[in-house]
Amino acid sequence: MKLEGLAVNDNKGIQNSIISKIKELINYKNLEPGDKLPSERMLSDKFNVSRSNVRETIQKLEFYGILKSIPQSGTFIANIGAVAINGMVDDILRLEDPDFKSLVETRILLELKTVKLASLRRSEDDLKNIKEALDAYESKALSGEDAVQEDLLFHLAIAKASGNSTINTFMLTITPQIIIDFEKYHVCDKNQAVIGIKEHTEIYEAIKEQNPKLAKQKMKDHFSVLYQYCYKVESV
Amino acid sequence: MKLEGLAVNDNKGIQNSIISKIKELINYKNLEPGDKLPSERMLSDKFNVSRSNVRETIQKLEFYGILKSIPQSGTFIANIGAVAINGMVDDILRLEDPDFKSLVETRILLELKTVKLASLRRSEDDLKNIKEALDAYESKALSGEDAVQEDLLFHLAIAKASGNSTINTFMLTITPQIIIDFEKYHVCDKNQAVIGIKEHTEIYEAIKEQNPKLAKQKMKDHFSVLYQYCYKVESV
DNA sequence: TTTTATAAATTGGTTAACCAAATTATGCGG
DNA sequence: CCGCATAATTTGGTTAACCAATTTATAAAA
Repeated sequence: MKLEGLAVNDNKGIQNSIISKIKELINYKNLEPGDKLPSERMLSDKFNVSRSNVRETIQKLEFYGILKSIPQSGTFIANIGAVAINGMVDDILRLEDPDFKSLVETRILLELKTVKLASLRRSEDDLKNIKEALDAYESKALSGEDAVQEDLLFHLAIAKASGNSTINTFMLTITPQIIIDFEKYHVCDKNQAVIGIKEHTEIYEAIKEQNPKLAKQKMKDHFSVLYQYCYKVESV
Repeated sequence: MKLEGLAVNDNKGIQNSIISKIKELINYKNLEPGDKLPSERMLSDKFNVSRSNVRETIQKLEFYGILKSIPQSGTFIANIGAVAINGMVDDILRLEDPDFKSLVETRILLELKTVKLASLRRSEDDLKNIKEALDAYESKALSGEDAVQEDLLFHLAIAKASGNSTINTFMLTITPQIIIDFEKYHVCDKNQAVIGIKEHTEIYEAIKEQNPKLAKQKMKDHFSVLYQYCYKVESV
């Protein structure tokens, strides 16, 4: 069997349920930041769910910085205040899956920044990596093949050169979904490859010459088509 | 025991090691997008690690959209091309923990966008939520107490009103670490509370009147101190 | 009473056995 | 050789028992 579409694990409901119960527990027991949560066994028993589910949920809350597990010691509430805990947990519970428009909007925002930062901070190694990604994209695009991957890798190389690890992580996070959506909505089907090469090259040159203003403008031009497409697709 | 500092799980090394081996396996066996990975048992056996570790690693790669687990069927490589897989996996392996400067830089970037979007898209409910957060912050700050949590919740309320779920998620992701760093570096210790109330109120008013340009400017003013502080702390 | 050494209990992490669903292999009938 | 029902196998997920480190309780010694 080959995987065609994308399936989503439906354990989100269980996790959210457990998150709610943990929140109730914290409020009911008046647990303060830094306090220890009941053990995983007690929680799974009290909530009537498997300990695996409890562990997964705790790991999720760890990702958002709400909890912190210490081996052989316990799970602790982060030192960020009860008010913030409640507010953030509510936000986490209400989080919805990102739509295409929100993804593209965010990508454009991030990349107009990374290209500026890369122009200012890029090392020689960074420049070499970007050039390699550019060449790979060019040869693939000229051959007439689909070059979405090489396209995105060029942009990721710029993100890496920005020297901002947070933005770099975020770019990595949204890239796969963007690739999938691109192919789903056939964003890059046209013969925009040749245009793309020119635009990519201009961006690269601006970064090379450490001209952040020009680099941002070239990136903006590069995104102009995508921008329109994004708001067109929205209604789909 | 109360948790004071922050400890980091050192299972990152094991995970990265497994990620590398999975990457090698994909390349060695010439697995294509959509193909099925060997079962968790075979991987844990071949890599000589526990199946739990394999599962955790697979979940991490699932988060980045590289893999996809289907119950009772197998783990599949996402449909995003072998080139992109290799490039992204390399990036994931090289990812470093976010530093304070990178966090603040990203936060400012995101919030200058959310405040603009919130001005354009906020519903009446959104406005009410922001107002509530503002009032909570005001009363806490006026009492002379530490109001970092209420401060951040105000900003999160704006992020929610932006209508961009991706940025909203990102804001939630970086907020806890920002709170911790703020208290660590004593960013908000001064009597900036009164100034903060004024600035927050101005931002709120601009959003209420749906004036994105003004809102962005007010947010920029609000961040001017933080901006300087960020680049000062960098050298610490 | 305080201190310290020792044992019991608790903890998150790990391992292995088990489960139900999905896949694959098998073999019968045509 | 093909079609199809059935059995055997494989799969990710779940459960429970186990482990080593930590914490707490206990009591002996000062």
